[in-house]
Amino acid sequence: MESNAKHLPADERRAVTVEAVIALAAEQNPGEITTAAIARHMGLTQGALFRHFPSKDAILQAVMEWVAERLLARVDKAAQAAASPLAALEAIFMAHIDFIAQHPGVPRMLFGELQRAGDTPAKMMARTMLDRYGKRLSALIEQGKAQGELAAEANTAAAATLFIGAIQGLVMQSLLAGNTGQMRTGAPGAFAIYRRGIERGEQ
Amino acid sequence: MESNAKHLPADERRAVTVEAVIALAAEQNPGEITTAAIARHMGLTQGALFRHFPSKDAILQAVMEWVAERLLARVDKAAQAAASPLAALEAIFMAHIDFIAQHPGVPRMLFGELQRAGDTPAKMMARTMLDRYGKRLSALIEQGKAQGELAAEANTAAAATLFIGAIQGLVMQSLLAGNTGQMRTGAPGAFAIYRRGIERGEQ
DNA sequence: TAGGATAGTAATCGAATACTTACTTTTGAG
DNA sequence: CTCAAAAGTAAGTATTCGATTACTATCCTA
Repeated sequence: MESNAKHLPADERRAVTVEAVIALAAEQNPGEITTAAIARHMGLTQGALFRHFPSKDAILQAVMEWVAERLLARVDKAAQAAASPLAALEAIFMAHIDFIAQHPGVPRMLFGELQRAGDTPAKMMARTMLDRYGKRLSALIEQGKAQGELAAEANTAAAATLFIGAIQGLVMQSLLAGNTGQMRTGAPGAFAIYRRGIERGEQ
Repeated sequence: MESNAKHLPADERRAVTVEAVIALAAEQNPGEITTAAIARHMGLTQGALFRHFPSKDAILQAVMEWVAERLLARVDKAAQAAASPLAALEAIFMAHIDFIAQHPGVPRMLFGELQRAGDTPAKMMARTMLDRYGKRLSALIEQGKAQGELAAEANTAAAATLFIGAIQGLVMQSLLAGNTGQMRTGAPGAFAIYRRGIERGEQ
C-alpha cells in the first residue's frame, strides 16, 4: 500500500505553492488571486500556507524569483547555442514565447507586479529581472552592430524596448483572443518584421 | 458672493468620477483603486458615488467608454491629416503615445481590465476598442502595401500586433523607470525601427 | 417662493480577505 | 519504537471593501 503522503517537506511545499500561483494566474487576474484560492488549488487549507510563507507578499516574491530564474536560464541557453548575435536574438525571442506559452500566467504576474504602488520585494525582483534581460539584449544588439550584422543607425535602447514590446504585443493579442496558442503562431511573423527593422540593409 | 456649489448635476458628476479614476490609475495599481479612494479624490463621501453609478463595475465601464471615445477620436484625427498610409501610421503612433503620456493611467487600466476573469462590461468594451483599433491599423497597412509604400511580404496581422506591442513596450519601460516622459523620448526611435521593418526595401 | 426632486452625508451591513491560534496528524531520526 | 519537531486542520480575528439606508442640504421649476 502506498504511503498516502499528506505532509510535504517545507521546500517542496513552497515549490508547489509557486506552481499553484503560476497556474492560477493563467486563468485569473493575478491581483485577485487569494490565499484561499492558492490553498484550494493545492488541496490544502488556507492557514497551512502560512507555515511556509510569512505573508502573501512573500509568496509573490517567491513566484517572481521562480520566474526570474527559469526565464533567464532559458534565455541564456538559447543565446549560447546561436551562431551570431541576430541568431541569438531570434532564439531568445522564440524561447521567451515558448516559455510564456507554457506558463501564460507569467507575463500577467510580471506586469501586474510592476503596476503595484510602492516598492514591494516582488516588484523589485521583477524590475531587476527586466533590467538584466534588457542589458543582455542591448549587449547582443551592440555586438551585432559591431559585426556588421545589424544596422549601425538603429538606436540600441529602442531596439531592446521594441524587442520586449513585440513579445508584449503577442501576449496582449492572446489575452484578447483568449487563446494561448496564438502566441506561438504569431511569433515568427512579428519577429520577421522586427528583424527587418534592425538588420543591416542590403536588399 | 459666489454660490459655493456642492451639488453637481448627474452627468457632470459622472464625468468628474471618470477623471478621478484615470488620475488615480496613473499612480496606483488600477485593481487596487477603491471606491473610497475615488470619492476622496473628488472631495466626496464614498456612498455618494452610488447615486450616480449602480456599482463599481459601472464606474469602470464608464472609464473604458471614456478611453475608447477619446483615443479613437485622436487616432482618427491623426490618420486623416496624414498624406500616406505610412505617414498615417506614424501620426497614429505619436498621437497614441501623446495620449497616454497625458494619461498614464489609461494603458494600465486597459491591460488590467483585459486580465480580469469572466466577461465584465468594462472588459468587453476594452476588447471591442482594441479590435476596432487593430482593424484600422490593418486597413492602413494593406493600403500601404497596395500603394507600394510598404513591403508586400510583411504579414499584416503581425505588423498590427507589433505596432501595438511597440507602444506597450514603451509603456513598460516607463513603468520600470517610473518616468512618464520617457515614453515620448523613446517613441521616435522605436517607431523608426518599426517603420524600417515594414517599409518597402530600397536601400 | 414653496416644495418636490436631486445630490450629498454619516453610519452601518454583510461578505471577503490576510493572518493567528489551539489543537491534531504525520514524519523521521536516535 | 518512541517522541519531539514539522506539517496540517478548523475555527477564529481584525480589517477592508462595495453597497445600503435614513436623513439632510441644495437646486430648480411651477
